[in-house]
Amino acid sequence: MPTLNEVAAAAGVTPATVSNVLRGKGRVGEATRQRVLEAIAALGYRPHLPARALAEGRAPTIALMVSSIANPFYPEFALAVENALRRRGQFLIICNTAGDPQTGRAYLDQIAGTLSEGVLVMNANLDFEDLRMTELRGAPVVLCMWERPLDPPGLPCVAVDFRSAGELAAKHLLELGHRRIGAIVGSKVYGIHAARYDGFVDAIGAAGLDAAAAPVLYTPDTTQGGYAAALELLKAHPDLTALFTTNDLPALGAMQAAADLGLAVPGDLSVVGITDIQLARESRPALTTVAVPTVEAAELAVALLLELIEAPAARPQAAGEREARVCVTSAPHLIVRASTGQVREGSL
Amino acid sequence: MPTLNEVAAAAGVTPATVSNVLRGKGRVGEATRQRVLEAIAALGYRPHLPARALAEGRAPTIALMVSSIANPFYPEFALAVENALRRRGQFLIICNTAGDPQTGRAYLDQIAGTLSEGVLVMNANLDFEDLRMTELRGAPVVLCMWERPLDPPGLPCVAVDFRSAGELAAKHLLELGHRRIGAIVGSKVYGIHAARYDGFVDAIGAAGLDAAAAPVLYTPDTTQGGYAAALELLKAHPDLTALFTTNDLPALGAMQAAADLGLAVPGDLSVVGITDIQLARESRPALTTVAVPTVEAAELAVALLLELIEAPAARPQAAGEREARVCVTSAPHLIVRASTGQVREGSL
DNA sequence: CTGAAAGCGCTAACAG
DNA sequence: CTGTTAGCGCTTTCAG
Repeated sequence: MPTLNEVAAAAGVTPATVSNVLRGKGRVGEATRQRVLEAIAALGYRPHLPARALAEGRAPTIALMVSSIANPFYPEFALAVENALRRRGQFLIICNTAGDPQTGRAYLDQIAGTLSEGVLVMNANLDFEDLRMTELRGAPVVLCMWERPLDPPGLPCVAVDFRSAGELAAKHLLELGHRRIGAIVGSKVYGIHAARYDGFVDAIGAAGLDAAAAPVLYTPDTTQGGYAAALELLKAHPDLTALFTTNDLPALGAMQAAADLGLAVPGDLSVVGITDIQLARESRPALTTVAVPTVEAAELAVALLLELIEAPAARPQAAGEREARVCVTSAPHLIVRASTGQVREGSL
Repeated sequence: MPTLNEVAAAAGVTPATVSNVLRGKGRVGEATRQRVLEAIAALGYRPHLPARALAEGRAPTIALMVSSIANPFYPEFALAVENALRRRGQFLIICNTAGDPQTGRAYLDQIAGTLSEGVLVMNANLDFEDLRMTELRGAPVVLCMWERPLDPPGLPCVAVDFRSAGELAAKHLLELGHRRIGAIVGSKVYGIHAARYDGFVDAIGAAGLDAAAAPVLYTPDTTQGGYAAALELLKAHPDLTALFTTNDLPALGAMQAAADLGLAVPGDLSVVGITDIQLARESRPALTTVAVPTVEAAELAVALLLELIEAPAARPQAAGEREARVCVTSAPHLIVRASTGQVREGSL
């Protein structure tokens, strides 16, 4: 691989000049410029990114921390992130933490601030202290989908109003006449989906129903989790006419459970999810869900991160400044498909 | 961020010594060793990867080229790749080509041989010439799932015997008594799934059926593609009792089409796929499919790539050496789930 | 067993 | 407008 020096030699100029034409900085005469360009083309020169990174003191990659890229939601997000990054000349490194904070820390220690200029965090179950630490070490961190815009995490983040997503889903069921609604929350009791469930509780409370009486189950955020939870819920409460779910994967699982119990969806049971992943469109019946602006969130996250990278001055100096930036995406919106319907006659 | 020099100063040694203890090379006295280790811990030193890359002349990342990481098969593969890489101290960069050779080339030009030491290619629709070019520039390339072990591509690859996968799927249907079987091939006529279809043709030919008479449709390798193809096939040939599909996504789509046509799976129609992606387990009915050793393929691909990286001598010198390495994974195997069943009575 | 010195490929001041 | 001079942080001979 030819180096910049060789190009310079070939063009009869100094490395500095080549560097200048290469990136449009400094003033270079049109004649030399052409000569250099020709030499570059002739030798097939390509800049050596690590060398550039070293000289510039900034790395050409961003790390995306996820628990597992195989989780069906992440790739859609990662795709959007990568596209946004590429437009800005950065590359994307995928870091699977397997939900293990130790693994996450190991990653951060290795690449944050060296190979990667910044870190995007997507539900990777990382230790917040580790993230603050990496910030202090000079690598900005952005949380990609913070659940509660009103309750900032003390770390820069892109927030989605998931509470309103929960509300929208619940209201939709209420409007269809459902009164006995079960809830499946795709995380631990105090987990990340709490805001979605809060929205649900608000909405059914506002409708005059006893939110506390609505059966709820916490379960892992997976198809299987939703399946098991739905089975349990429907056996314990055969009179339920609808299931509210804090995520699409569990919703899909719930639909399978319904099928296995011989319940027709939406004839006997309505099911609603949140997120609108691809699978939601493709399932049969197609899933009614509250769409979350994934691409927008990805773009905001990238923009925010790069902004923080450019403005090192604005980074937290010490433990003092807890006024981290919060970007909020546009609002989630309901997408009615085939998994929800009017409550069946006499089901109250 | 503290540098190696600072650590050296703190420990009262030279950078070279720190470098040596850092990576267990060279001989370092136990006393100094401890002193250095302490300094490292005290300062929170972490090696600067790009600097190391520059000095060593080798980059710490591998690029994975895919058409879109959002394709449900790729993340499963990418996860396995990333795990294998991490064990060997490399990081994974995701490159989405959107199926566009131009984009692919742009990626290769930018990172192959500079930021990334090697390239893994997964159906990214890249120009083989571009790949040979990157090889010549010093960045080994490995094709991740070559379809025809007997027909090597002239580039190092991990091959999977997809022909036998097609055979297994077909034989399974035949054993269940199916005789009127439609085929849905998830790619263009001369596309990557040809081997799978060849296996199918062989098997039904061997069973004494007229393979040429079996209805076949080519379609994009997506759920929608399979859905549309199945609809068309079933309308044109209402007497079909089974559908062979070259991939799971189209198979899933075919099941949806069956549902929409009021056909019970497997009662009225059996459907079989190839790959065994996660969704295959989770669909209702669960998809019978031929499992492909994804994780094994990922590990072999990584091992092969790193081997090629370590052995620069063995790289193709010019256009001469077309004896590129081919690794074959263990054989695909049938996984019977719920989407296939005995042919229905009197259906011949 | 440890130190000194050179250089990886590139950028960034500053001089001319 | 272009050349000179220093590094960026690390590894790696080669001496001592």
